[in-house]
Amino acid sequence: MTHRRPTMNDVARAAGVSLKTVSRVVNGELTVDPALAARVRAAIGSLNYRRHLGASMLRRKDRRTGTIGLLVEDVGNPFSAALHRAVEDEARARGVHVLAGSLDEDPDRERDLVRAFARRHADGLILAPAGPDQGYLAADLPPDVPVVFVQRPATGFAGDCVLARDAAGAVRAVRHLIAYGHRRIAFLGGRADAATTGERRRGYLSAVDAAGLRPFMIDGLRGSQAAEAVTRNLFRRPRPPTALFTGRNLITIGAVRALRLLDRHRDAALVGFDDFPLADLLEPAVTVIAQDPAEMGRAAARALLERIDGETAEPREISIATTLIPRGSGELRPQVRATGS
Amino acid sequence: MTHRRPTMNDVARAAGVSLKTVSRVVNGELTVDPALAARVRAAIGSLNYRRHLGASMLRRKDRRTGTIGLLVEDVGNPFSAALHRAVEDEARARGVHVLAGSLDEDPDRERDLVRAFARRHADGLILAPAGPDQGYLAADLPPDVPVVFVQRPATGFAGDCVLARDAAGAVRAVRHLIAYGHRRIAFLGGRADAATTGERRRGYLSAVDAAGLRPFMIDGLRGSQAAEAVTRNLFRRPRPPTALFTGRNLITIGAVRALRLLDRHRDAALVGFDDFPLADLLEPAVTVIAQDPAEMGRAAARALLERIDGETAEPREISIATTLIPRGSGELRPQVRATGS
DNA sequence: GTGAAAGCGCTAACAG
DNA sequence: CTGTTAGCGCTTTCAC
Repeated sequence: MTHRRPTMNDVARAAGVSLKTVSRVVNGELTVDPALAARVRAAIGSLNYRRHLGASMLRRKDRRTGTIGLLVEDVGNPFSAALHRAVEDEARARGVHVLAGSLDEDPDRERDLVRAFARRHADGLILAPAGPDQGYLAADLPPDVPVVFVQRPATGFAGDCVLARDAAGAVRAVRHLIAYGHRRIAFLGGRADAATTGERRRGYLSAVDAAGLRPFMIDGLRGSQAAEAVTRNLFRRPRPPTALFTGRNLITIGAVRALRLLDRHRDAALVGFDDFPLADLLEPAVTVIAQDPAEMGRAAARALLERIDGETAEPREISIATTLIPRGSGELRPQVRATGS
Repeated sequence: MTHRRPTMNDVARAAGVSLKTVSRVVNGELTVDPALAARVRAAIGSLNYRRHLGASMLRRKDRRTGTIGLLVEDVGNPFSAALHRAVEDEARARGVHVLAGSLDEDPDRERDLVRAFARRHADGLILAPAGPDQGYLAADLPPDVPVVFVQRPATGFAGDCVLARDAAGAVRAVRHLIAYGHRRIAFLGGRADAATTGERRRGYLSAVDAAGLRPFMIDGLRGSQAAEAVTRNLFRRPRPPTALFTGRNLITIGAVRALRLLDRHRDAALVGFDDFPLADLLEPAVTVIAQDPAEMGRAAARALLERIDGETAEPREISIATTLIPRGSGELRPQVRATGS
């Protein structure tokens, strides 16, 4: 005998009341005689009854599943993980649970996961876009499922959007290096098609330009190893930069490794975009433009939950400030006088 | 007009076939005339029909939701995040999705989340126990929902269990330090009630004992800051240890901070349990006993998915090896001759 | 091959 | 306050 899960009917029979009365008790309606309610509760307890959410949702007008989907680059990386955690906390305060998935910068995977979460009736989605276009959302998602974008803006679909002030942060970084006397500042950026790289690059360019310096950019870097290799080559050139501005934390770490290996970590300056754990314990400690992933997660979750609750205002763009954290590597002065041209 | 989601009935009407034929097509049954099937598929496309999973699951014999729950200490910490990622990959290969939640070492939260995931019909759970007893699972979880435990063993409930060889790793660490000449080796451990701390402490004790040394333990440390404070006090004592064995990565990091501050990082030896990002870039680089969270996640996911597929063998205990990674901090020799008593 | 009817576990609408 | 009836969207059973 397959121990069948008890149903409301079983409870009703056990308590000697009608099905509907059980339903009322389970749903916390107050229009039930306390004595009956008590009997029902006793029956629920002894049968170990649990309401079947799926069946309940099927009939209910208000079809919420109490679940939101979170699609980030990689649930395993520190930035995404911190964001995830903030989303979870914000959601939990409202009794909402989080389905999370990693995109790995793969547009196909983005679309697959969106579909999968839609099928599972997520009430809404928080998405860090991997692909260049989110137009597919209109077709793949029921019209009443809101999406909030984080980290990168979306194309082709309207939704609230939570972004770091990337360009402003990059400007800040470059100005900081200039203030410390640097004139040959190289930018090492991530994938060219990532919107964040674009913004950071734009910030770099405008700051370098404004100071009358010559830009020097390498982008399309995919990981820590690529960044390490590129940095090593960079310092083999006749007139290497005196300072590096790195566009992502993995790139920063690659650059740190390379500078170590070249024994240039005590003279080549470095400012990295994104903070990372233990940046303060390296020697020199790494100066960064810190984003605030937790704040981004909170803002995104709040925006999404409001939308789910029926907020219908125009999509907003929420921008989260970045902070320059001077720790040492960004305050090294150039060893060799830069000649500027 | 509320754009009602199209149902199978709508599709059937549009295609001029019966509801059941649509169901057959949607479920990939082969006993449908190709011409009809094509018409049905066309209708599905033009109406943008998606099957309602909840309704489908309700009637189906095989009530799978294709979702598993993952309950870890904190989705935001590197260990849990790496484990999460491995679970996700393993699950995704089977079309299964992952609901994740953080427990924060809180037993109540553990139970709440288990209930919540059970209500959402997770097909199974991977749980890193926070509380001392998992007996509640028998009542809170339907009998056919398997649980696989990771990181810590469970009490009061039978399930596969994926553990690191904690005690063996601790023995290894202590022997390593002894081999480098240390005789005053302190152990800094985490919460006393955590099973992992117990195992690591046990390993420490047995290795210290075997070498005829005097154990010196501080445990119950909750975080990086506590570890930092304790370490600082430790080195203010008349005869401080010459080596530290730290029982968790947060504790290791706290100890590193303290040693830095005291300027003892170049002479006091340190081996930490758990690897952590950038451990190799610190000065000195930190020697660790590395667990393999990804392998643990994979093993747990595989075990769970097998159980979900009906595997009914006795619960297994899967133990995952740890590795000593010598990087420098664990190979420092004692500065002051230890007198041993 | 195909379809009509029944019903999964629950809630909505309406009577009593 | 309580119960009855219908039906959510789908799969099952069993006729055709």
